[in-house]
Amino acid sequence: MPELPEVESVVRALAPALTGRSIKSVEVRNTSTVAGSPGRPAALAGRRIDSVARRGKYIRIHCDRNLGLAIHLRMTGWLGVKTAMELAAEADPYVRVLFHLHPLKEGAASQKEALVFRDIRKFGRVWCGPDPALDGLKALAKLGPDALAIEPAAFAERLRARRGRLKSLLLDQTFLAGLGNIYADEALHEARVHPLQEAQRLSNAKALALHAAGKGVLERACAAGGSSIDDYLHPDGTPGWFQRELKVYGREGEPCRRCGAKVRRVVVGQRGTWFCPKCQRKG
DNA sequence: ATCTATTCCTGGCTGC
DNA sequence: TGCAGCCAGGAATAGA
Repeated sequence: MPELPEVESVVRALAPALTGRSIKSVEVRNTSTVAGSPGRPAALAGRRIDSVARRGKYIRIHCDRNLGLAIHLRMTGWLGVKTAMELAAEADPYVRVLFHLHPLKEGAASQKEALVFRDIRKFGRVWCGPDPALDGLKALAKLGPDALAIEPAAFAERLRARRGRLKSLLLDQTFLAGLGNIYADEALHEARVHPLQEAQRLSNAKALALHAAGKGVLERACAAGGSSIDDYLHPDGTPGWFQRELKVYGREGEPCRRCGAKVRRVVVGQRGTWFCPKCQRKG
């Protein structure tokens, strides 16, 4: 599942491949993947890609004339660039949207012909339109501070202002943008905080520890190219390797890598939640 | 404000 | 082997 580190990996790989390229046409193979009015994608034809960036788990592509894209990979979304030969050789039923690109040089076979949005479960979304409209999308406009950018004191202050269980709060993108199920569990484990801990009753020291743990986990995961657990792969098809570093996520019944106690799985807010009952206590 | 249930969707798993 | 039934899960949405 793409969370902040996975999306960051996608952006780092795509930025150099796409910047400066112009969109020739947009081929929508699954209409429900593209949000908003059906004519929107066509407006991107002829536009030059100026930058590729990340906001929380969203990918923002900016073009000239203040047009652009917002993309969310959700569960199984994948983005990559392919050559004309690669596209012709495979009949991939899961390709949902193709952004065909103008060639940089005529006749170069190695040149990427299209930006491909592939998505098995069709949960992913692509928005096209003017930048102000994209940034004004309810989900984007309400996004909380980025999990990698927020300062420790600001994080602790935000926590104090909220009620509810920490696990649910960490998954709330309006509270903090970028964390998902994997890294929320890993951050809580590293900070030795129980996922059901009431946010308001967390000590300032623990709040700062949670901030440091979250930032540390995210930075290490970014350096590892993210976690390839179910479907996630880099734009070039290679996997990330942070899944090998996971301490609790998906490890029900296995020994905690810190204390040896059996990792437990509970459901919090309809989300599978893994934690070590010995290391992580409510306080 | 916070919580829960529901919807979206499909591959992969379980159990018969 | 085949097949029905269930599950995961980010986020939007509705309702409590």
